[in-house]
Amino acid sequence: MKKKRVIVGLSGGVDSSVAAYLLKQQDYEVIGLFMKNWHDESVTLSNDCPWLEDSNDAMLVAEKLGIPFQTVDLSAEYKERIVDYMFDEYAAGRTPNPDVLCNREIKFDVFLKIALSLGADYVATGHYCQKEEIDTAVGKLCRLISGADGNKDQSYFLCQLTQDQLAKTLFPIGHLQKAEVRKIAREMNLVTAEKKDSQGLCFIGKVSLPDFLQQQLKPKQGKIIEIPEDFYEGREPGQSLFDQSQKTTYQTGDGKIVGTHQGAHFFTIGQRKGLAVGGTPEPLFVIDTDVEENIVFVGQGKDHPGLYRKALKVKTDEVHWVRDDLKTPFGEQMPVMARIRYRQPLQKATLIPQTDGLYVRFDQPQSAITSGQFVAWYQDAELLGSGVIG
RNA sequence: GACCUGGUAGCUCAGUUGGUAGAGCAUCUCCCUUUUAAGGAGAGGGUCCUGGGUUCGAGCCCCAGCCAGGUCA
Repeated sequence: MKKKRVIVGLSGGVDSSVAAYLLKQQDYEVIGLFMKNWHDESVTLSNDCPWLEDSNDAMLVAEKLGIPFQTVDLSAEYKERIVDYMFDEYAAGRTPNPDVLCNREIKFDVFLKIALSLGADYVATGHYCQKEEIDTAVGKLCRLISGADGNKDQSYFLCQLTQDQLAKTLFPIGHLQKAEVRKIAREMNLVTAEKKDSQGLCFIGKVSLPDFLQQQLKPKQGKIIEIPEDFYEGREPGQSLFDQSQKTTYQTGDGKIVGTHQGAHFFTIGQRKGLAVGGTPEPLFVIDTDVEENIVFVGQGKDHPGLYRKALKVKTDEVHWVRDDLKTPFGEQMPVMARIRYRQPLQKATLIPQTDGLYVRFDQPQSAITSGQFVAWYQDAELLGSGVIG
């Protein structure tokens, strides 16, 4: 019987290296493919040229494993689908999540298609995430399961994948702990064994966001206004879902000017650092930004009421179900566990579909619910769906 | 015009009976983290408004001035 062909996205890190190794062990025909998606070092914080070293490491790993190795340059697609999206979102006063998009648009779309065109049966990555195939009433389906290592689980970043994408995907290390992955890498003498985990934007690396954004977004001085806690007295949100999911809107006169900033679009809700305003007993946190008026609204202390909301809404056309068969029917509610950012502990919540969108109501009010970020909902370890926070 | 209170790190302030200064916030660095944030740990930073005086020694006492806010007329 002919071996199944798998193309592994080798990033030059330990995780994908071990993923490739494990596939080889499992008797797949393995091909390593390195994606080069970014080569503008002017905006990265690290002094060296990361992708060159990474591609070299990826090649060495491929050599060691005795698998074919190739490099593809997807930087045009990356720029168009990820970088431009970032600028657009920030310009609109929202906070994008490029890495969720990178998976949906690059690794599991452009890259996947290239792999298929090379005759692959599957693509594989070094994500800490698991896939399970099950038979359902509507046929065979894939379940997207959290990585077994609770500390490294990356299912959140894959929350926008579709069944078609999952069907063609393998996650060889998802059942392992990080320590086990490193151990395997050491035992196999892979050059990436002791390499530090990558951080920062996928493919771009560690950047100073304001510096990065200033390539496109011009600095523009504006006011920082502190909203006092007593602003909310007599303004408690109503009990309706709509009210609970609405952002509070602020006006210039609702607080006092405490400083100036260099552009409201450089700030995000919940942000503390970078305001450069001192003199308060408690730290100031961004509670809202107004890019039209170029105002940053802040509140004092991590418990400031302006930071908290009980519910959020995802527009109907931005709701994504990985498990379409479990989609909450209109008129019903579904208890789930949800998170609104990577690594956030899962929170009890209820999905409530309405005509204008899918509402997610949390048992406990959540801090810094941020437009543009993704909410992902789970049942136990399975990620069922996700959507862009409106 | 008289009187009162205050002028101490970037900001807000604390500094005990006089022995050359501290806290929070901010900033920076590191850690954590394939998003943005958050979080954790460290670090740097002060002509104590100015000029005199008393004292072995003054941010703290005295005098004068400057500045800010306030009170009285």
